[in-house]
Amino acid sequence: MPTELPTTEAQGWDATLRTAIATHAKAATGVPFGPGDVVLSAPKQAGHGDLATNAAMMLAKRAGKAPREVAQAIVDGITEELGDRLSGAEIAGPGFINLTLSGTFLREALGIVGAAGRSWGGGGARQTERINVEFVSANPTGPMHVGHARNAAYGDALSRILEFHGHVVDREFYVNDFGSQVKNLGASILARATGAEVPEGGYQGAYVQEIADGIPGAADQSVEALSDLGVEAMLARTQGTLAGFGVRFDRFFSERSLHAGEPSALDSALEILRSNGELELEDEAWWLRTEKRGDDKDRVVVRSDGAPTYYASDLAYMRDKLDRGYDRQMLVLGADHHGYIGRMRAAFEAFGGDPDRLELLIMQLVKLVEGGVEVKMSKRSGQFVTVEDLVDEIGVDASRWFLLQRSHDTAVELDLELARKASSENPVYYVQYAHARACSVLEKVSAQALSVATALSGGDAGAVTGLAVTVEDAERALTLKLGELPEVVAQSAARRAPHRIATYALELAQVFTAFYRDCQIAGAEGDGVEAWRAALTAATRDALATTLGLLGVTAPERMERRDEDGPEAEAA
RNA sequence: GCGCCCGUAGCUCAGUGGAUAGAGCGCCUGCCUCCGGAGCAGGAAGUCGGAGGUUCGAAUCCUCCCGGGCGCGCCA
Repeated sequence: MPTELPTTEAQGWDATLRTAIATHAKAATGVPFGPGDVVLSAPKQAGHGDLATNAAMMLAKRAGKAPREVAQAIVDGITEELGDRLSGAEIAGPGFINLTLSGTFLREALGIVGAAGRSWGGGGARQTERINVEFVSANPTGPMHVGHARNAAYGDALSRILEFHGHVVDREFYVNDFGSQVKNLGASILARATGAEVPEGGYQGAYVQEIADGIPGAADQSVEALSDLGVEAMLARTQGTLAGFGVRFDRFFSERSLHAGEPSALDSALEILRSNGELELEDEAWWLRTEKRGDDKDRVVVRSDGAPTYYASDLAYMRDKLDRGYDRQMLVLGADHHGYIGRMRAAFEAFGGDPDRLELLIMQLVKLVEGGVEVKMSKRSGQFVTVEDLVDEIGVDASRWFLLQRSHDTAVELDLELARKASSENPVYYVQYAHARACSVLEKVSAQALSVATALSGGDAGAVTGLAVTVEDAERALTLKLGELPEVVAQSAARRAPHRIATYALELAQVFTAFYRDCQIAGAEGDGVEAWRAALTAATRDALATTLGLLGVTAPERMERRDEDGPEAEAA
């Protein structure tokens, strides 16, 4: 069961504001309202202040009062309470309250943000859960293609985000090393080794020949032996590909292992269902009655010839994870697996699990385009774009960014030609460049300013709150953007949406670049100004590194200086 | 036929109840004696697929329709 986390105050850069709003909103309306219920958002329009809240509109109806009247009461209350931390509070439109924060407030905010260093934005989970994330699980009968790359990038980033948010995650890869497809691989290898025709339903790809060539005396071996060796070779290649893609797994779980032993794990799982009265014999086959639990139809688990189905393996694997005591199971599946949701949820319930603790996350397709023409993928013909191909074309960082920047439930189009040609102008380079620039600037600031920035990153919030500096507009915007990170991480984790991190990283890089343009950092004049800006730069550097890290994209301290002989010139 | 996902700017896509709907790319106009110009500022460009409904307020929630993608085996 989930365990309570100690409550931390570190995340609350806006806690005083939330508390004040909640207190006075409750006083004005009598409706129960806490700091966590306050919605603070960044107004889209300039002139609407730093933050806006719709608290008055949310509560007015329930209190039977006019929204603007409630808003006025809140404004009066917080203006009094917050004093010089607030430099403006105005009521607008139907009852919005637009707030402008003072320099004092912003310096305190940066103190809280910056002192957290690389942990800023993390640890916000209310309860820690032990989560098993199963992803990729590509069949060991062929190379990983672009769809697997999206699955890998997503599952890995999701795992990182959940961990950063405060959960404990096990990453798992289910190896389908059992059944007819494995025999087909063996038969295909034998055919290639002997120069015979690849059998019906076999694998045609050039990689089969490569495997055959890598097995001494392959032509004289049995299909069974070649199946084992083929799976071994493909799994090794897949693991190498994943490592190269920056994806780590805690466990590769063998389907075959579920069939080993007496009784096997599969036997045991089916026995549990049988004794629970969940299995029924009909037409000499054993059925799991999933339809009564919302599935389209009932499912066969043991065929009339006595052989278990693939679904039976899934059940045994699910049972194994249940026995390992996870609070939650997540499965990242391809678009063609959405039909599994019903049967998997039904099975989870049949085992006595709470269906809310099983999540099937369906990845939509990656449509590969080359110069405006779709690149077809087909395992049968053996023509597909592998993960290795993709990485060769645009690199790991750009691959991961492109695959992660969109929601997992929307089909994305990836134009190889465009990605290749635009590689020097990708958003990912823009974000990485901002990080490198922050690092570079910090090498140029005075020793005194650097010591303030370093003290802040090291946890000393007071290093910056005491600086008597005026906060410029660009500094204000950057501080507020940094303040958003915990909420972004929380939303990204809650919605299983890594792309929100990518969107935020790009925004943060843009706001930082604007700050860099408007505010001279190194050698800035004025008492404490250089130190203040160095501290802001260091906090931004940390936040950029954090967000890139969550996506599995590197955050280089310096990048190749682009010049006339750069990638663009070469590509031409 | 049934089920799941999607439909937002020229293109690729953010935005799941708030104010005048955004970003990247592409296009147009400016800006390099300056901490890294892989940049910056400004501009053109949208009936948020359509029609109803709920709401003080809808791209967002509900219903129906249209269009696209993917599934629907005692295969794996």
